[in-house]
Amino acid sequence: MKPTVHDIAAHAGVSLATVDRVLNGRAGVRPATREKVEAAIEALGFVRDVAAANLAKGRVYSFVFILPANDNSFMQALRAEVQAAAERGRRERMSLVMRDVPAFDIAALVAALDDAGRDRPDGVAFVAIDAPEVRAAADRLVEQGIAVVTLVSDLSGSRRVHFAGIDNIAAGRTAGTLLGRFLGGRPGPVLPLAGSLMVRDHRERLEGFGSVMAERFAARAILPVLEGRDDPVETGRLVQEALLAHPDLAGIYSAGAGNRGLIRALQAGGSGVRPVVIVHELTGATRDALAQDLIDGVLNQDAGHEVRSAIRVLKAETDRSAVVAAQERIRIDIFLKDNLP
Amino acid sequence: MKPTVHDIAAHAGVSLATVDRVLNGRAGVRPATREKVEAAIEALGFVRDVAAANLAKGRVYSFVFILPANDNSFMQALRAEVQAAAERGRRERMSLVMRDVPAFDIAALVAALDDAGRDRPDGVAFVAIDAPEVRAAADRLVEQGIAVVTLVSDLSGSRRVHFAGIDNIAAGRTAGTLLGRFLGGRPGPVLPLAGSLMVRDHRERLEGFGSVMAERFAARAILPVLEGRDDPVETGRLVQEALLAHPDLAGIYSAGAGNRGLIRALQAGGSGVRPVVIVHELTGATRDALAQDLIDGVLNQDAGHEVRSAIRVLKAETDRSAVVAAQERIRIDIFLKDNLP
DNA sequence: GAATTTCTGATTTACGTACCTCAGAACTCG
DNA sequence: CGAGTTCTGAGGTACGTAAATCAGAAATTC
Repeated sequence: MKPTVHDIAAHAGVSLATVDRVLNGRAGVRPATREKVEAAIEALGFVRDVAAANLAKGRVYSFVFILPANDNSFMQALRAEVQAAAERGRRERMSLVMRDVPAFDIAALVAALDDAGRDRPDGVAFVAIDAPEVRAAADRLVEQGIAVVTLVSDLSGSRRVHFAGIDNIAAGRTAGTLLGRFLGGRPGPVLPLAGSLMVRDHRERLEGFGSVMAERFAARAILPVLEGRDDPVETGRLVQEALLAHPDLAGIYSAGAGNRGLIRALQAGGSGVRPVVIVHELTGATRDALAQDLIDGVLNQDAGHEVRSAIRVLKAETDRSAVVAAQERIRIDIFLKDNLP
Repeated sequence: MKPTVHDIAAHAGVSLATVDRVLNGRAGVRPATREKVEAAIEALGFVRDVAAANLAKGRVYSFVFILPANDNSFMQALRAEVQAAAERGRRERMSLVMRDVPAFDIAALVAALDDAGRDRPDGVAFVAIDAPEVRAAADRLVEQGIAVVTLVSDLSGSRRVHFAGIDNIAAGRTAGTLLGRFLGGRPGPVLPLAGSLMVRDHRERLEGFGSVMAERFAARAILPVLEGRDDPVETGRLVQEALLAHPDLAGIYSAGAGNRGLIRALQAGGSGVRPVVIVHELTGATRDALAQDLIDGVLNQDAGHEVRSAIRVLKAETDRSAVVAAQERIRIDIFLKDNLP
């Protein structure tokens, strides 16, 4: 059977207490004795039973998730996933607390981070706003020995251990390639849409999109970016105007939210051949639009995967154990009509 | 703090033994008493600590993985992932045994399944061959109360609890859409390649591919399927011949393995515009080819995800607990040059 | 109403590790 | 060589749950 600490003690000819000292790096063991114990561990292939260890330690993992109080589909999904993970976590000695902060509010986020640190949790995950004050607040947590993970949106130059989110530049590039290639020789300009250029995700996506268009589809005209504030109504209005102003509009890349408005405008779009459309985030609306051939592709980040990944990383960090790197790389999911889940 | 069985006993005014009987569905509790205990569980929000429970039970999860002794990149990756999972599993009271069987050998697979059952493990995962004998062997395991999961390749009509693999028809359809749209108006026929049409995965992919081409790109000529036996040399030869025979060849869809040969043939392909190429499985070779613009897209199934998913499902099944359905859906990863990991 | 059966409570041990105390052995230093 | 320090062994308790035993209470049967 699987060897236990008792077996190690017997094999090394020392007592349980000494084995324990070696295993947990405590002082009071002569080098020669330490080596004997380590040899026994090696020989028997002992591995510590983490469940028993955590039980003995009385350890309860405590993590805080700080999420913006946005009401778009993606943030709703994210909150639901945190909720579900909290539920499951209870049976595994994990306490997950979710805190809402006003969206795009730097001061509120900083306050929430400092506040979270006061309870001395094992880890904190949060959707970052890329600002120096936030970076400083995150680093204060790290200073206290609290593991910090950014979620969905990263915080450059900070001491967070991990970013559970997609590479938005790569996502923009992917969207550019898909759109450019789907267009083929079809003439006409392309319209980029964003929620706001103040948001780092959207900016990065458009940056990637722009560079691919310049590199590989240089002949294609790119219209100025329109900002729909992630609002369906506003986005719909902007798209409707663009369709009127550019009857030959060949493609649309929507890097932000508010896609319900875009889809409505496309439906109302009328008689001609509709533009090729690539959007972000698989929601009820974008899923239906894809199934009905109203749009051509959806790039998606899996909220569930991001939340579970953040938790795994925080847990590994508190245990000082390793993660499976490949598992924690958040993929850019590409959905066409044919591979909808 | 988190309530324990002791708290339940105190709150319900019964003994620990009675709480235990209720919790574990044992007999010997009057309905009225049972309700009192259940009310206390509800009131205190008690959830069982699985780690402590498994420790007390002395439970060790024992799973057997049966994999074909194929030496292509994908199977090698799969074996490596099982190996890595076995290593990690040791610290979590899990024993993972990996068994090799000759590839495409129904009798050997049946023997391996029966053999695995003899040790009475908690679960078995295997790469299925879709044959009645295999189905019967799998059902025999289920009959013994062993959880059965198919990996990569499914077993229709069997009593396996889960299939950890991708939907190959959807993958083929996705490949078809990508290829058809990337081709745009470019004239010329398309060549489908497979390892063997006897293999269910490849057959399904080509089926999906064919139906999309017929539905959405009906004008495009499809050449007869070539079978390269998943062998780089043979595949290379076939592609080279096809390139000579069809100088206007516009596209290639490779549903099987042996893509190193395909890539070599493309490199040697010479002067003209190369065909649009979509292949399966992200390996060193296909990754490089994508980065160097020798091919246009790679559809991939993540071996690591499949193995971890199979383990999670087997574990949940032995615990009779629930899985996170979304987490166990294996995605069809689409890689372009722009979103390579 | 006695005998039997079924239920219930109290108590104990076990799982594998962590961590504590205490006593005694083995060293080190002056 | 004695005093001090550093190591080591022995033994225990604890974590939260499972599961066993045994005795007593309640219900059922004759």
